[in-house]
Amino acid sequence: MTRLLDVAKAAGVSRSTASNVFNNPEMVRPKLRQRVEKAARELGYNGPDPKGRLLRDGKFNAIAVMPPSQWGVVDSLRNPVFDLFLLGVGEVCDEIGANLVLVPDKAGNHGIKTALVDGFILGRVEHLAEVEAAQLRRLPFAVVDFDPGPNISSVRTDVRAGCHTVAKHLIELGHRRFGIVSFLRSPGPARLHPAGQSRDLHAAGNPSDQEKLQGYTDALAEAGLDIDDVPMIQADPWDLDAARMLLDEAPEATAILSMSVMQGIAVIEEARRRGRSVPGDLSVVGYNDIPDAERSDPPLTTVDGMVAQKGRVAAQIVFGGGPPRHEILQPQLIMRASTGPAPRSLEVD
Amino acid sequence: MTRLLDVAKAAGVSRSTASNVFNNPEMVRPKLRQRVEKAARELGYNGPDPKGRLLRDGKFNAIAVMPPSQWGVVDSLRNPVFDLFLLGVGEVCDEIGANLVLVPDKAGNHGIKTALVDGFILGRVEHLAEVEAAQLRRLPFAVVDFDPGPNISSVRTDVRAGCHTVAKHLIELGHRRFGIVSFLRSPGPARLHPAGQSRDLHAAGNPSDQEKLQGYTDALAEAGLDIDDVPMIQADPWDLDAARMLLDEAPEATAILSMSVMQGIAVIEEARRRGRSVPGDLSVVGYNDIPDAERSDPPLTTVDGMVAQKGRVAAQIVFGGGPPRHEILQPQLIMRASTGPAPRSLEVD
DNA sequence: ATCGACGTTTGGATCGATGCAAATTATGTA
DNA sequence: TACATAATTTGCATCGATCCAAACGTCGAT
Repeated sequence: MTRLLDVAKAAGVSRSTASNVFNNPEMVRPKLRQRVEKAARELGYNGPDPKGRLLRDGKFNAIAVMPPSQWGVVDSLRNPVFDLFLLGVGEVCDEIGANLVLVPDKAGNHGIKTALVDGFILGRVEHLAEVEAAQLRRLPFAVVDFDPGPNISSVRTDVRAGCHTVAKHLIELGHRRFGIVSFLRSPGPARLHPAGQSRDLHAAGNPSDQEKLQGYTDALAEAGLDIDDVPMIQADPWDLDAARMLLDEAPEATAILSMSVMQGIAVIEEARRRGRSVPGDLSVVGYNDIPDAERSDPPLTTVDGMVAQKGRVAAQIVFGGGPPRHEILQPQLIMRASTGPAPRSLEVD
Repeated sequence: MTRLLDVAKAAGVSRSTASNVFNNPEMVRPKLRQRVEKAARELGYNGPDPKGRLLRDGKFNAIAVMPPSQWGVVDSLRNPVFDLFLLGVGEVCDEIGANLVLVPDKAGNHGIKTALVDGFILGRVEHLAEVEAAQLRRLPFAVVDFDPGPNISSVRTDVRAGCHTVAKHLIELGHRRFGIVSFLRSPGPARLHPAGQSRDLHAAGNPSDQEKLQGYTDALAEAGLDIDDVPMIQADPWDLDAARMLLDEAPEATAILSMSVMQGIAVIEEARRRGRSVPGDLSVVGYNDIPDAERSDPPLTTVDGMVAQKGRVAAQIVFGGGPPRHEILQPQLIMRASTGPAPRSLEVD
């Protein structure tokens, strides 16, 4: 393969001049420039190889987004919430003209150790250990939805407050009998938690889901309700059968708290299948505001978890440099048509 | 910044040995290895810098996907069809453990010239000129939805056949009065083409959309219908007002041929707003099979444009090496509930 | 004690380009 | 023509690591 040096030799000039022909053409006299360009053409040389340039100035002009551990590229692209996050990162990339690299990291941090990027965003992290590999790269990075301590930048949403708000919204509408769709820690068959069974935070999936449950717990407690008395199901996010199981277990519930839009919509659909009107007989809420939430029938009341904003801020932190930052975004209640006053006949007070 | 050489010096060994400690640890005697590891620790050296390694062996372990020209990262991620395409590329990336890089190329091919990748996939290309910059990189690449001649790999869908099939499907259901929602070549206000107005292929947006129109034209011709007699609107893909304008213009149509799922759904919704039942009074079809098509009410009859498959094949071509390939994928009619027999009262024959 | 075989370690070559200060050449003026 | 000044061009140093063939050392066997 011909390189800059070959061209320079062929044109009878130095490497530097040849380099200038490609990078600062106005610096080279037209005559000489043409000689170099001719030589390049004849040798089939098409401008400096990015590899060499990279080595020299060390800028990749790219940012890595690492999906949650165990996820591949496909898992990331299929997940609508992660898509939203990527969108936020992408906005910043477009602004500064950087590329966005999806770097899955299935085996032994290989991805993080070798990715050709200027910085990282670590999608949902669950343990400090997962952050260590990133520190070793000594590149700027930010973690999402996790508190890694004061020395590492992070962007989080106050998930607990978000869930507190939406649960309170239902309580204010008069609801007292609830059901909860939460997540499993790891893939598996759905698990039912009947009313009256004491349960700990682990009855929700990842740390972030556990915060959601805590938000629900607090709001209920403020209304004098004990979370242990609320029927709950733990299922995989894509296990849309969970809705059926929960409604079987909690036929008297007037409001269902779910932890995602897809589960929320699944509950709406299951309710309709049973002839129960939403929100007339049953109110349903989700979490996060992906486009589907608006399009469901009725449109789903949910919490805007600021996911895209989270991506934006994370990217700004990484590209911006500076000391570690810790941003906590406040979620917003998005009131739509899937929630309404508790039905009078079932109202308990 | 400390580099391998510094560690080697500090440990009193050669670069090569130090390199082996990190890359082939079993080749170095434990005693020496520990000495090197200790030196590395003390100097705060955390393994070989990917930049250097890259220069040596020239593999980036990444593939670039370039969105259609003028699109940024965000435009790509927002477009559900492009998402599907990325998903296909992502599958191959996951299989071989490569990273996926989104490389928008707004200004002067800068992206294509400098992207740090082993190969490219050029998302929808419209002119040979756009391909030249890629050729200059001398990296494997494939173009999508465009025929670049025999020396360049390409993956296309037989869009025309797909549209021919779906139009024929409607004709077989007895439909004779149509309306068409097509696209504009470049963003702007919607343009109406009343029946009877002669029109050329440019009445659809990009080359691929023009093929769609050709497919419709052919199918209609086989039924003795002239495309010039079919009311048509050209609009931006996201201009959901087009449905309203078309139904105003073609109140007597019993079937609407659209060129995307979103426009198809917009027509369904507009029809419902007018109290016309789908498919009872009006049949509607879309193009491509994104998840929304299945979720609409009624689920949209459309054409599976093999978009994800296209991404897979493109990625395989790029990673696979070998001589140029030219794949043409056959689309499939996806019959759902938005199409039905033409209403008797309006049947013309 | 010497030789050979085997397993480690090393030096040198290679990958490709860019920034900067110094050197050279061109230009203009006295 | 000589000299000062400006415009170009050059050489050197730098970026960081890996591969390969050759050199080296160690050990056991004779």
